[in-house]
Amino acid sequence: MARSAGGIRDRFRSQMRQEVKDAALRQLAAGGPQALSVNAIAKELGVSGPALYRYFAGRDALLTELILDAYADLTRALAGAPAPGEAAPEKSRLPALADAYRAWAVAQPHRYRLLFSAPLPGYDAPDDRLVAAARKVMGLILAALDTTGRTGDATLDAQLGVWWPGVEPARALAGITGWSRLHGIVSLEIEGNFASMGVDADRLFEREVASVLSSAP
Amino acid sequence: MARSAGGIRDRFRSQMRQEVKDAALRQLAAGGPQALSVNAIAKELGVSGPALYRYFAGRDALLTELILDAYADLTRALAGAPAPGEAAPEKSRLPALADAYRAWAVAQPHRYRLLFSAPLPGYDAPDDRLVAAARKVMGLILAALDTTGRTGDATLDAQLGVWWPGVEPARALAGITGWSRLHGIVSLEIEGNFASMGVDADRLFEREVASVLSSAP
DNA sequence: TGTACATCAGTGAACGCGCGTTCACTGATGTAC
DNA sequence: TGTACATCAGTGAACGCGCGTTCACTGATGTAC
Repeated sequence: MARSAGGIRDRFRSQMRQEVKDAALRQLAAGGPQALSVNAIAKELGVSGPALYRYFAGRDALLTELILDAYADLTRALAGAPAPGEAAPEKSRLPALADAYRAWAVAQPHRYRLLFSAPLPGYDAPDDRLVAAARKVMGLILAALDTTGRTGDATLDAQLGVWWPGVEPARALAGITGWSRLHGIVSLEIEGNFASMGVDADRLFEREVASVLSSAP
Repeated sequence: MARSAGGIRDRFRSQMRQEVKDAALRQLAAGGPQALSVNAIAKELGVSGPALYRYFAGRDALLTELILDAYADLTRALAGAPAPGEAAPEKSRLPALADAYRAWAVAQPHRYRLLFSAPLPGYDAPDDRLVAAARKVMGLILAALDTTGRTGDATLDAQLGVWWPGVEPARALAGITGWSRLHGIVSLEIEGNFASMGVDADRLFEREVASVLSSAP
């Protein structure tokens, strides 16, 4: 009854939960997305398999938390992108954001895939929290744009308005388009497509970011 | 010794091989990429597991063939994109190609993922044939562009020249950029990102294709 | 046309492995009196 | 300060399942003489 959230046992619990997640991420990084195995994590932590059920309801619950953590981490990385405290001029915020986005993805491609690649078989994202987390990321992209007005397509305006009420439709569209281009080039990069063509991804990325800037009038 | 390639047994063999691949694709479509199981395919074909080893060296060999088939099929779809026999004006070839690319991906997302998403764990693409197949697809994109000249970046020009000797660097870059944007929007679409935002993917795609056209001077 | 033989598709058992999850249980440890 | 108790982390065995792959073997079938 007297469950103080900062009690010794609670402290231990949350530390152990974190260790489980760390081990899970290590395995994801090493072995691809279906390498996430409850038993393997337990073995890595020097503990029997069933022990993990003290901390997570099951494999899916663990996976969901990893995804939510990844969203939160990406959000943090993007939010900190324009040097904090420094009032950067509008036009320079997008490149910083794009660089942060790419850097995050390249540094930990397994987490990027967790967010934006096909969900694992047997795993049905059950959660509104995931949608909310994704919207948060999108919000940061929108905030870095200064496009205004309508898109010229009334139906599209309406659809965008439902999802982002209060945001000018042209800005929402620019956000989607910018995200799509970032995702295109970043996802090709992390799967090694540019490397196998012998082309420097830095150069391609820089140019594509410029295109996002210039195509948003 | 008298192995006529069109013998009865050979005919049977290649038909059976095709049935195995069809079943494999059906399972990929239904259950995600790691749902590809030798035993499950055999069961679907009403045959014992080891029987399939008559037709494929193992799981990896089957997977490699599926990927090569997918490349060939995509290549065919793209090559047939501008109404065949009809001499379309240059500027109209890219939209037709883009539509064909998207249509192929949307119709069979599991095959699209097979080509452009992370390789399955434990599967190391062992094959120059894959690289050659990818290059062929890229070649079709390049052929639909009319950009000429250099990129303004000598290093980049050199890198592009190694991979596509004889192709003007600016065209190669436009090809990569165009592919990247197509992939960005198509891959977000097939993972359901636009649907979950309540936005019509058709409209977004149309605008993005226009951007590819206009940003290639 | 008939017979002998080589080819080869397919079987069933087995190997060793890993998976997620449940269950009844032990033993340590924090907590309340 | 000391004792009794409730909490809870962790164990080990088990369940049922599926995986890719090997092996020795059967039986049908095409082929050569």
